Amino acid sequence: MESVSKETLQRLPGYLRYLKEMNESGIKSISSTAIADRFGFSAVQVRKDLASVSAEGGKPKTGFSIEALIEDINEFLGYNNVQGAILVGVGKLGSALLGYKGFRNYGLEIVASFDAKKDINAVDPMGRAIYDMSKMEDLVRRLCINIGIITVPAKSAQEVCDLMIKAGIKAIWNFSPVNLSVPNGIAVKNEDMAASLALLSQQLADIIKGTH
Amino acid sequence: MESVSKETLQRLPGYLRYLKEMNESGIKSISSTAIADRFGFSAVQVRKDLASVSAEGGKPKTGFSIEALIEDINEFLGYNNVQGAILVGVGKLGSALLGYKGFRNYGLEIVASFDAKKDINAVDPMGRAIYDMSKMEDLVRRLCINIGIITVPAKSAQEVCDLMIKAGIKAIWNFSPVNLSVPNGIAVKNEDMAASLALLSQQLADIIKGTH
DNA sequence: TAGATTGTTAATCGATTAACAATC
DNA sequence: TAGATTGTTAATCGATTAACAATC
Repeated sequence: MESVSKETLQRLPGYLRYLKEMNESGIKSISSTAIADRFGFSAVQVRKDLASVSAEGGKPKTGFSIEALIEDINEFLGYNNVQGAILVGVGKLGSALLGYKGFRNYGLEIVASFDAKKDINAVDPMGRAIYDMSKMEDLVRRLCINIGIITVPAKSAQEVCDLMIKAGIKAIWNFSPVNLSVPNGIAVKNEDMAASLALLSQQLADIIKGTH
Repeated sequence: MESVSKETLQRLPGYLRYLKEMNESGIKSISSTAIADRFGFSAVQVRKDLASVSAEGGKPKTGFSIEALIEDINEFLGYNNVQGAILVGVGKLGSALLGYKGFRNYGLEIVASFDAKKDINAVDPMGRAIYDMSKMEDLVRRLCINIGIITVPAKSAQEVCDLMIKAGIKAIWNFSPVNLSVPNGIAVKNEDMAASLALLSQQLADIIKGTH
């Protein structure tokens, strides 16, 4: 139950989704082999991943209890205690994120959104007010928000990032196509579409090459 | 100039953005150390990454020609030949992607979009028609499209995925929170928000722990 | 019991980093 | 020349996989 590699950490949400599916279809237990087959991983890898989060472990011959695993992963990933976040930049992408109800299941709640456009009557997809940027610092401090989501155009992303850090934000989830500069002690996760696409394109090239 | 690790591949788009910035501010050359500092990487890593794409390499004392590197990375990542893609699911997220002009710079052009809602007059953010799903297979085959982008709700994602594969799509960029099942020979890149968030949350937890 | 499955230890693989000679 | 910087070889580090004893 100690620290876990980045790779393991990124595989856990996938397992969780799959286990929930299995749970809904009424199955009680599952083997590492079955999970591995579903994802194209090796069974040993799945066992190692699960070993780092599972309290009771698996049983020879039957495998892992699905319900127990779901609870263990939920707990490990912190999905049981919801964290507040703010979002800056209520364009199409920002609205899409604001309207996405699934974040609650991932332990995240976007509690307020901000935009530079000063439309006093603007509301987000949930019908809540969209605030002016000038209100951000105060709100972040009052509610002790740690997480900021950036969905502004590239040219204002660094500025928004700096404002967030000044307001006390400690973790930034950046959907803007820029490489943000941040001081030590601030976490950044760039949702880098270009990097994803590069990976996909290379896979595609390999596949096409293989068919000739 | 041969094959390159996944990690290197994902760092290249970041370098490219930074080099373009530097280029616009009129600088002619840059050292691996300067790039490394900007990203928090080691200089050796940057040199190794660049060695795998740079035709002329760097020069002792001066570093790398920014213009030459930009061209090399553009070429390596295939940004000079645009690939066509289709998108299925024109909700908020789909619209955001359709309206994003930056994909052209990444060698991607979304040539058509589809949606299950049969609004005959619907148009995408560029003013182009949104087609009914029934038109997808024919269009994909006629235009020899290899890349499909999925931005539908979770419950229809697998179905859309299957239709894409049936139509001849070879690479799927999935923004829906599901683990798609695909046969061998099909590339999938899941844009897994939950996995990203897990990484960010862990970084945040480390930071908060560190401050106590 | 026999067989499926787990968990762990050791081997392998791949990526990063350290060390350093070459060069402008 | 001296110093900054490159590119490469060897060492280190971390993650995956192979092998296998333990167990229900």
